Amino acid sequence: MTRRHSTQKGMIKDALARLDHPTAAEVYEEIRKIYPQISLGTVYRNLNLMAGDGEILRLPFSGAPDRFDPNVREHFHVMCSRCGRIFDTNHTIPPGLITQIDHAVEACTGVKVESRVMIFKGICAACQPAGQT
Amino acid sequence: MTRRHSTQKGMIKDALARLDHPTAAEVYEEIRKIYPQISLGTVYRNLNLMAGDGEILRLPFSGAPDRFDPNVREHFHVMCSRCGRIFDTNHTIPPGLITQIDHAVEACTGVKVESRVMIFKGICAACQPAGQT
DNA sequence: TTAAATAATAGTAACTATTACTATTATTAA
DNA sequence: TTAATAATAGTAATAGTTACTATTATTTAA
Repeated sequence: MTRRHSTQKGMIKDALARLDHPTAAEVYEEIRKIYPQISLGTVYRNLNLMAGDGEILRLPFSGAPDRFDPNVREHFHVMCSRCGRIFDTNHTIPPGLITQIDHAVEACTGVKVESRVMIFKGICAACQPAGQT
Repeated sequence: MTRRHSTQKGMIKDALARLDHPTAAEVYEEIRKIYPQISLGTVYRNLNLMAGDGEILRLPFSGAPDRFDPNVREHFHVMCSRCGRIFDTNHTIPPGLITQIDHAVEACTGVKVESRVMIFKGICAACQPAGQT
């Protein structure tokens, strides 16, 4: 099961870089503009392979399709509950905070934490009522 | 649209208390043992109503059905990636840590955080290789 | 440089989780 | 006690995703 190159795989990577946390369907539609015969199954299969290989992240959202992120550096996601836009956190989140939470979780559950999904919800700057930011 | 009582609703609450973070399907099967004519739609509708009213929590898991939790106190969830069991954190998680993370997220994204989904993954005590806990 | 081995593809069918629809039943407030 | 209507069972429909299959493309090695 050694990996092989394919044109489609390259297009999927490019689409991920161009789009902002797209769903599989959004990647599919983007590629269809220039390569209409691509199959949705191909998009899913490649996204799953890449996610399995740790090349990209698969982000779960309750009651909505999963989204994909080519940025695999440790960071978190924030969704505006008004407009639905997804924001990335950056390097300014102190890694120590995460370590502290991991430890607290381990202390009270006995589970050795290996990873975490943290998705924050709130109102983004653009959606805040005027004069309240 | 005022809420009315129903036998089914009571059974769903009981099942939630008895089971451990069940899926809608698990609630349905549990109730079917004693009330075979219950409908899966009824289970979903009531779980959604309760979640909407803040009476219970709906927990999203990537690539798996949502789970429901009658405990609405602020706490987090830890899933053992070996056995799949879900653990609750308890009151020993310092709330200050969460506030600090919220602030850090707000500082770098401009999003006023209102809620967060945090699901941790790791290996639970029972699944740890012997003599390593 | 071909040829054999097989990974990847397009297209479609199937599946799982969830919601929507509808005729009927049950609850509730007057 | 009955009228108004929320809730139900049963079923159909939907959305997201995966599985299947015959064909095509990539790769490795002769």
